[in-house]
Amino acid sequence: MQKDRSAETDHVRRVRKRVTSYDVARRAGVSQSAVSRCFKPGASVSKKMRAQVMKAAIGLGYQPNAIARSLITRRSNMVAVVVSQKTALYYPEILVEISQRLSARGERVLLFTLEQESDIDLLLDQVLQYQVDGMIIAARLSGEQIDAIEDRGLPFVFYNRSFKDRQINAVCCDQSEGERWLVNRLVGAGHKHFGIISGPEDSAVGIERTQGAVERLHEVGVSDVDIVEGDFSYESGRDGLIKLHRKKPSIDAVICANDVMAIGCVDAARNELGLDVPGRLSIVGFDGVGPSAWSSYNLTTVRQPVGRMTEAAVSMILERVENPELQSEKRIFSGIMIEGGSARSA
Amino acid sequence: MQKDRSAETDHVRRVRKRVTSYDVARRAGVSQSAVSRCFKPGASVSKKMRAQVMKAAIGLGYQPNAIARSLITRRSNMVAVVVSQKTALYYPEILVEISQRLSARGERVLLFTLEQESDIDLLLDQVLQYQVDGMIIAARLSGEQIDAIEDRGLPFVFYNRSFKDRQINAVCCDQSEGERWLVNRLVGAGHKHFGIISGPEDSAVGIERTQGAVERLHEVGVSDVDIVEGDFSYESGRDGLIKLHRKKPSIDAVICANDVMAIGCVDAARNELGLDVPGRLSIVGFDGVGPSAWSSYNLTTVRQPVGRMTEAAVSMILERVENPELQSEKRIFSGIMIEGGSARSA
DNA sequence: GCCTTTCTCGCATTCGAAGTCAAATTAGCG
DNA sequence: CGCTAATTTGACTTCGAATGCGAGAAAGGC
Repeated sequence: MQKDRSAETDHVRRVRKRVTSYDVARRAGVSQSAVSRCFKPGASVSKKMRAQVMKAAIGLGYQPNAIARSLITRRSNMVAVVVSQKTALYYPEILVEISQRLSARGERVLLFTLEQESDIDLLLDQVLQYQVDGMIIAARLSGEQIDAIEDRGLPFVFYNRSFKDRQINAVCCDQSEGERWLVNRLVGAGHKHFGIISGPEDSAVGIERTQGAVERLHEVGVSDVDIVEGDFSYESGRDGLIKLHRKKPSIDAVICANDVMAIGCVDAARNELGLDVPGRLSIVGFDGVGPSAWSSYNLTTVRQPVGRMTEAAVSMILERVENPELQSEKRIFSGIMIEGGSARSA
Repeated sequence: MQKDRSAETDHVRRVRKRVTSYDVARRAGVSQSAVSRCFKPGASVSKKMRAQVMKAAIGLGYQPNAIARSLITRRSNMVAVVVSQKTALYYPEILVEISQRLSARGERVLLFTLEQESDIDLLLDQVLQYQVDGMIIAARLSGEQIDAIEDRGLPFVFYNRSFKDRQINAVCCDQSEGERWLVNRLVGAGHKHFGIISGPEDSAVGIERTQGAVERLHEVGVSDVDIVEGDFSYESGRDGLIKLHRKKPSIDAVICANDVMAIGCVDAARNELGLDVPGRLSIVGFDGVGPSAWSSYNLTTVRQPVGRMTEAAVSMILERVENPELQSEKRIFSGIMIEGGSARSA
């Protein structure tokens, strides 16, 4: 029958009833409960029964229905991952990493992407409907929205956003610290005239980075600092540098709130303004994305330890799925300074 | 009660029973069926009833349980998206696009990532267990594996891989055509000594691209063609050019099977071999990824129409979820020639 | 006002697996 | 071999929403 591939059986195949544990039970001459037990690791089944059932199951091509299982066990084995469009674009690998780590622990990623901030409420309703076991959130949420999730008793972890005024689960990279390292590096090389291309004003990460840099510059007594706002895109890095340079041509060090803008900045310096990097202008970024290491850029930057961060997010969420009483926790990772060659040496 | 946020109610909140349609029914003084109908668009309910039920539902914070619904309707509203690690890295935006387009039509992405080819069978079992409505596959599958999916009667669409010898749903970009355009462009500029950096030998897309280029070169009478194998990574583009140049220094045009390798190639030419691009060496890529447009590279390439392709994949899969009898179909899109500046002009 | 037709609504069942509990089987041991 | 203890097994119920069907209510027609 498996070999017959005529149009007719083709059709029959399509509309054919799914095979359930009852079908397997009937074929094996046992009860449905027995079949269920055979698929549960560590259940009390004799090996004779197991063999019998497995034979029938394989014969019928039976796979347990995860939906039905979820209904009764109240565990869907799905974790919602919520990403805003931008986040997704700059850290593609994060999604894949999270998915792989979760699936290694028997959970799947149900993906929720956010086009506009305003869609969040609808999206949260959706997340709740799907009865996910937990959420990993890499998007901006308001206080009330967080309240709404907490009220549902759904475990969640924020990825790269933390809230100083809230006890909340989060894994982050220490943006401020990394930015201070970069400033030290630039100041150590003798730079005195700084430009900063910040992230968009609604980005928590962007704000932390820029604030970290500004604070440190202030501490070491640098007061010549100009800031223009970017949106994390290549174009905004390029335009940002042009604006800065027009405003104050003496600038010789630019701190960008992420790598992609830093790359735009390097390109603008070299290809539009004719400024040598790092000879005439030092440029630093943040993130350590793939292209930052390409030899045309070779950015001086701080890399986020993505592997450790995703692992932390995954374990935090799963620990809380198992035990919702766990205290909330923030795990903050230090970045990794990448020397690169886009900043002048001392 | 909502205002009380002490540790005690916190605990109570966590273990509290979920609110079901029965709870809503009881509060509204109606039957469970009525509640269910109120949440089904187009069902026969009086407006008085609807108002009553909605009030109760909102009061309790009720959201229908999608898992229970799926069980009875036999429709999970989830589409599995299967990506191999590499695919995911080079087309991050694809995943986000697919997710957004699917969610606009009421479906969610359940993500399956593939670390190794060997994991596919386990992964397919998982996909089947979750009772997804369909699959979008951007990974290599063997003939038997495809058979296995077909046997389940699960609709599926391949993204950017097609099988000449099989009637199968697929959306692709016409790799061969694009590659021929690029060759025409290079030959038109007078190039005679070609190098090709291919994709890995197990990549269908890579093979089509390289074959397309080779065929066209042959047609126009170019016989001086050297091929080295790459793996789509920046490093392999860089190393590929170095190998090619060592083997035959007269090469003046390099065709890379994707943009990232082309970028590696440009960097190697300029920063390691000291060859001007496009003055001494023309380099072309394929894909039209973001960095290909960065001014340091400004690649001459063929862009895949990602938006139209993802839209096509999404509609194809959903049409087949609604109507599994539909004929299988291949939708092949032409790429978009991007002139760029990494290839010499005529 | 009475009878027919059309809406609404509730009862009861269904989806498919898991878990409870008691019956049945097997093993253990003198 | 007989009796108790341990292990297997099956009948039945559960999870939460959807739906076919029939009863009751409202609307329509004369």
